[in-house]
Amino acid sequence: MNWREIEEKWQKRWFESKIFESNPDPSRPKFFITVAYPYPNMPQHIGHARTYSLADAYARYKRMRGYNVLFPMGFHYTGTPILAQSKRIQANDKELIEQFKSLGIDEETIKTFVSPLNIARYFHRDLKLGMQEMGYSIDWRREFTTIDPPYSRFIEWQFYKLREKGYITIGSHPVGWCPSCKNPVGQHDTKGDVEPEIGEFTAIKFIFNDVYLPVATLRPETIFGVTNIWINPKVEYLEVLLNNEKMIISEKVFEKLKHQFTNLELIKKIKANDLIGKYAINPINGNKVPILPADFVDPENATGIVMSVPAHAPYDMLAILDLKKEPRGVSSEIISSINPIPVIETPNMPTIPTIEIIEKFGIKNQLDPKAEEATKELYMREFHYGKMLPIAGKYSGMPVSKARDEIKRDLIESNKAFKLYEIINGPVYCRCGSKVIVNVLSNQWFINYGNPEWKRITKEHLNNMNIIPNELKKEFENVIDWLREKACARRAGLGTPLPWDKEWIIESLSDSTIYMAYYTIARIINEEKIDPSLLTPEIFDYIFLGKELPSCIGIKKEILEAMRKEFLYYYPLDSRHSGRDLVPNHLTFFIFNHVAIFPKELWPKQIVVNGSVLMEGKKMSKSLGNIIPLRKAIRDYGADVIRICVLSTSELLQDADFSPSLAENIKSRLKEFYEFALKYANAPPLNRDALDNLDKWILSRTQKLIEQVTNSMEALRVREAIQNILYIFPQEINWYIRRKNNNPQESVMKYIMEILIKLLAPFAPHLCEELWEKYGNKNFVSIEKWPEVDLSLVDIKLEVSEEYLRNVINDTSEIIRVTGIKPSKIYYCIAPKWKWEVYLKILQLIDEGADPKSIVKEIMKDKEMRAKGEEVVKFINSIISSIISMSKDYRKKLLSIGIINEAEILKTDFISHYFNAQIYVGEVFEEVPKKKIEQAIPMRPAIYVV
RNA sequence: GCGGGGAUAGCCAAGCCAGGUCAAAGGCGCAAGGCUCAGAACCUUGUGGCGUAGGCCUUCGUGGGUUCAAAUCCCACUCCCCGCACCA
Repeated sequence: MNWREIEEKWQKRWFESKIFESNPDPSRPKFFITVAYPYPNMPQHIGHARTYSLADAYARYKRMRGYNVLFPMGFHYTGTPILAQSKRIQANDKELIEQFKSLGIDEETIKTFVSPLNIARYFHRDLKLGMQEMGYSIDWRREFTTIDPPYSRFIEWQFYKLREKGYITIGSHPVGWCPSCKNPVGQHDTKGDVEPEIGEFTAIKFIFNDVYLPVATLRPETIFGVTNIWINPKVEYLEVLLNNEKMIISEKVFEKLKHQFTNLELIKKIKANDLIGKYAINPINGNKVPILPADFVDPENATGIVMSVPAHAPYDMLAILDLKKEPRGVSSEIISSINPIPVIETPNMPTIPTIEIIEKFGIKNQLDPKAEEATKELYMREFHYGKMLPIAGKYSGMPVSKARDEIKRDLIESNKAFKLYEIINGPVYCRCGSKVIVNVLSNQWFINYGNPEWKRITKEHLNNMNIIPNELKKEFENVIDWLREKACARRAGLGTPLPWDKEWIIESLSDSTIYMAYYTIARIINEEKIDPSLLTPEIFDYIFLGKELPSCIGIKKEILEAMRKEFLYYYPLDSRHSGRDLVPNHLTFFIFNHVAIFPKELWPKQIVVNGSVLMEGKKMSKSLGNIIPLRKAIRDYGADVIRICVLSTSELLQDADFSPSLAENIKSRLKEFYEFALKYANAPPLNRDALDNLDKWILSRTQKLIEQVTNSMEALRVREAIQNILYIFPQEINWYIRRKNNNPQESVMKYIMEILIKLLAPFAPHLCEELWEKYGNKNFVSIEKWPEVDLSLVDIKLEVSEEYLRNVINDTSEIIRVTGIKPSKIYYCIAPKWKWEVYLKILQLIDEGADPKSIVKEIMKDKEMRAKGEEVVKFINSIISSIISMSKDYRKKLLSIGIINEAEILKTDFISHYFNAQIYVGEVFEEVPKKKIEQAIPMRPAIYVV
């Protein structure tokens, strides 16, 4: 078979027949399903295929269930990474160029990437082709990008709505910033793709004559333990005016602090030596502490001045020890006067923990890199388990974690300290080479997800939504709880300018929250080529909110009415799909924004979240170089194979593991399925009047399969569905064929295979279309009716009988195996009728909830049983525990079936062929020991082999 | 820290919410047999331990508990993964 040919053939036919194009049809129920649209800055890889394949399989399933399914797709051009990439290409960045080359992009194309739009367009095309080659049942007429002018009009409308509701706020906000590019820096803008982490320092204003020494710290609670102040003797300091107060900071932080404080001016330079040996006053307790030199003080960090708490900070203790060895001009009086002041008590740690930890880590001096580790460990332990000592005054006894926040707040409120930001995982470098700093942006626009009323209705709606898998509902709830203001616009990148402040571009997580509504009108906008300038907020108010239309609009009324109709037909959204990484942001914003803007009856109904795809157990990443571009994988293995790989290897939330060997396995399994199915393509149709018990049995099992797979699909347990279709049920078919002496009834097989083809069609659509055609059907299996259980073909008694036969065979095999006998004769002594009666009676009693202890008594009420005496009691005792430990359902099933004619089932040539032995079935045989015969119980004959 | 997810046989991975047909689906790997000139594929069987009669013993991260019955429910603990924002 030629996979490529089959795939292309059906993709072409689907396209030509337009079966995946969906238009409003009030006579049919609709199902509207969307997946988070992709960001076109990289080729699509197997990871992307999981979410899309899942959504597509679901869309295909729903279509077969009779829904008018709309599955559209767009492309998210908004954002900065593409811009960053184009800058790197402009700068002739070898690494990125090599990366693109390794992904199979030719040099000429890469040259065009100096323009960000060319990058977006190139990968847009790649993504789209990949989706088409995967056979996704997308209605492409509704395609758009997020920088298309009509879409921008739509986003403007959204933002006007949010502002009207009071959900837009303005304020200041710290961001990682490149001082030479004059731009915010995200992970993709940095060398080595490091995300700059911003930490909030407290700068405590120690008093030094008529100026302040702002000591920057992450641990303001240790202020009570300050013994001295450290400055770096090798660097220049400045006296500055900060918010109209005189302060001393290091020269190197002056420029960057300007990004955080608008009111910062230079007064004069100061030499470190002019400070060393002098005293400053601790603002919290008035203690006089000396200013001393230390090399570990980083002049580029925070203010370039730190306080010394030798009892709790290893660096401080080390610096003091160093100073004792080498006083550097500081008088021995001062040095010897410094004694650590403990402020925190931590279980299992000495009063002055720094001494111990320095020994434990074997740290030599303040420049020893191990000091960093020691600091981290001590900070962690004290933060988690430490309590403040009485020296901390009103904070005495408080856990460190709490005291830190309170002290910080109090210091700031009493103007003894101020906040300042610093990159804490630094140094981080911008791709241009400059060191990333913190900039506090003023006039930053936010969407205020912290609004309590908004939170409340969002949460309320979440509870009405179907979240698959359900475990995530709680996570959504938490996310809604913690979300605060979200900066919603930035200075650079592709996207829609904020309509009332065009300097700002609406960022990508904010312009992607309600666009599912846009799909419903995108077809008309695309087909009618509507002039975007005519798409005013009033027009959208009409389409989406049903408000009255202004008189002069420039668009034909019928067109607008059609849009309104189409929106109302498809909305609300039935299912939203994405990877789990979008739970704490996009998916939650999606609920928030819908709730804010649309009327209640149009709020989304369901969210489906899936895990990611690993490559041979490892995360796919550029640095590992283990990314397989999707289109390459399709060429290597075929679309259906990839679809099944990503959908069948793990349940929804787990990460799926892809590997070439897995793909090969799936490929051969599908090939087998195809070849097996072909055998019955030309068989006659099922004749229900010509069925033997085995035919009826497999047909009954087939009904069970339909039920199971349908249930799995409804709950999106696609792995389970595929396992049943491709692995578990075929074992039943094998058994059937074997039982029929390799001579299955072909019409039965055809019936079964047609069902399997339909069940598999959402997952392997190309293969199934091909088979469906080979089976003589003229229509597409993609729009065939999903199989339904035919109750008239269900026969539980036959299923139990067959199971019984298998159990007997298994038991016999085990006996043969254990004893090592190669039997020529096998005796099956089935239970006599009275045992069956007792058995069913016990089943019934237990089912009715009778006390097991009362069973014997109850049975013995029967005269005939009493007559048998001891034998009955022995029998009851031998079976009672197994009956008690049956599941309720199984008990009920057995009860409903009643006595099974065991002899009839066992009298089959199949067993004698199976064991190549003579088979005897009856209640009693002379050749069988009496003790053995007595072992017979219903559904379990005594087996004797010789 | 806060929040979420997880730990199952050689490996991957179901089962857990609704306790009982659970020595635990399915796949991979491994072994034996069938088919074949041979191989691949396919089919059958086995794959915790013991066992000359369908059984018994031990197992689902660790330790307790509830129950006639626990992989499944409750409590405590250990370890692993992920998110915490301006980044798509």
